[in-house]
Amino acid sequence: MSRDQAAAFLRTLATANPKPETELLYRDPFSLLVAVVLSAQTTDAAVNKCTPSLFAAAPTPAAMAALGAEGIGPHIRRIGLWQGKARNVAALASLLVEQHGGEVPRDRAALEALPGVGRKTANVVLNVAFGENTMAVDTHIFRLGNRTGLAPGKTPRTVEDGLVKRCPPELLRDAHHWLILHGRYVCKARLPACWRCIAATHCNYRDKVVPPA
DNA sequence: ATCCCGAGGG
DNA sequence: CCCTCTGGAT
Repeated sequence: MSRDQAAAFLRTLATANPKPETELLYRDPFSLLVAVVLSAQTTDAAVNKCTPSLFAAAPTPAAMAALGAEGIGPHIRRIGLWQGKARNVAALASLLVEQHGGEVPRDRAALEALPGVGRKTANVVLNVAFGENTMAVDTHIFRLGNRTGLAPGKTPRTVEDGLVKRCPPELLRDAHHWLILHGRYVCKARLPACWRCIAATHCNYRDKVVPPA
């Protein structure tokens, strides 16, 4: 699709009214980072049940490091991969204390060097917590970018670059947030709900899907 | 049964 | 590129 179409697509999404989810629930960089690390292969609902007690016990990197994997584990037993995540969060908090003055670094390389943090997680933190021009490409956004024609690409990185390039800068934050919700609830993997998609008029995939009888 | 809002490792 | 780690939703 054309650059203008892409911008219209993203503008339509960004100006809609999203309900708050993980990325907007956690405002400070540290809790956001931890929440996103915990989110892999689980639902937001599950993560959001664990985090209140976890952050009450350890609000800062120093406290989290002191808590340790054994202390973190009991707080997050209900989410997938919790054992590995407990270790990662503990190690990550220690690294923040030892190498970054107890702060979350505003730097891609430093973020990706943390255990449990890959490019997607780093991009969420950079975009949401620090306002950087990045787009986090998870499986939803990857699918959406290709399916709709918004940002085609063979690899997540290609899709990411396409999105950043095509999205009007002032919309990057809202578009990023909305893309995640849109990919999850509307432009779904199995049954894309084009008939209730707010951006269908801008989408290549429109009408390729038959609504349920 | 099967699929996932990932990352790390072989 | 493939696999594994896990729990929850469908």
